[in-house]
Amino acid sequence: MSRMVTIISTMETQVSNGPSGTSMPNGPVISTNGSTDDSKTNLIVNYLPQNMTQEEFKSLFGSIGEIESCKLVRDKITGQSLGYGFVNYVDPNDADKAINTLNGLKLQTKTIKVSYARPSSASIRDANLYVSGLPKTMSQKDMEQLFSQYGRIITSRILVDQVTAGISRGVGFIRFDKRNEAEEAIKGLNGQKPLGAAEPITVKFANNPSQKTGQALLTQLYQTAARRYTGPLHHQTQRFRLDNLLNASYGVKSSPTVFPRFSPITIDSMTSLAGVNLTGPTGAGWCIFVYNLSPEADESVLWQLFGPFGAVTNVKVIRDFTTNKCKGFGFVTMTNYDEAAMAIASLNGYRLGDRVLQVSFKTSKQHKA
DNA sequence: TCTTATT
Repeated sequence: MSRMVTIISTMETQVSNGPSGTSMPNGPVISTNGSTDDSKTNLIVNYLPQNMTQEEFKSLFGSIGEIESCKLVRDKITGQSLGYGFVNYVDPNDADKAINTLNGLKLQTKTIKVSYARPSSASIRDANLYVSGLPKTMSQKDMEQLFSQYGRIITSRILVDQVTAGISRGVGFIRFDKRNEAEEAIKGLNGQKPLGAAEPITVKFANNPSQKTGQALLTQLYQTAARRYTGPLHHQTQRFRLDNLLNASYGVKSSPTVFPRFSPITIDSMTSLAGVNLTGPTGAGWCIFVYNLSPEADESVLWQLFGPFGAVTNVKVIRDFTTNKCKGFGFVTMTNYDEAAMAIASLNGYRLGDRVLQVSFKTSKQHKA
């Protein structure tokens, strides 16, 4: 777990958004004005994959415990996911568990962030700043130090070059807890030279994604369509980098020598040659059979393994009714055939701890024709 | 010189 925390903290500031008091008991608390205190049950989830649906979102967080309500936030006009959502659990312990097990989970190209939601209020909106002209040598920590004098920083990020992976592009974002803090930071820092810098920086409010111009919306829709057309295999090189995608903190390690890779075509021909019927994309999607899980395996392991390959709608670990231990297998449902095939090709033969997984499409038990 | 943090 410590490894994961390290990875996240280098990427982005972790702030305690959560309940500040420690004296409050668990369970719903009704305040004097009659409203429910959900500070210990309500979570905000950031950096969700663009194509994740409400259903997948609910399925992922529902695997932790009973959900009171949840919502994937979408653009009012385009219906596009804004990449974040809220989950309100019934039990505060489940909210805590969700943070501990799902924060830092890698899904496709994203690393999701799970944290307590701050109480909703107008004062925390539009508090995101766009900063440019930063010295290339300035680190995220340096930037935070510069801005922290104006208020509580919720997130910060310096954009880096995609190719050289790590070189600062001299632009970044700072999100303050309160809009007035952001305003003060603009007044104090826009046009100023950071200590030792040659050029002044520009500090302004970031573009608000939900207030895009018509032109920007068209561009976005076009890009979305283009991505869809290119298909999910476009980034397969990246997707195959399992060592990067799978979080070491889960004890998931690949062993290159026992890592057979089949093409989706091979899977097709193997299954058809064997006269086996796939269960097919009926209703929910493509069901995948995962064999040789450890008795301790839980749903989060399956999300962790399959999430990077694409849209996962459901995972299930089959447990013994009396011991509640995993019986050694489970199922994963994926929406898209290509992504499911890629996951199978990559994960079949994958070494999870000291076990080698067997992964295939679930077959229906029928007599051969 | 713009990623997606307030329902």
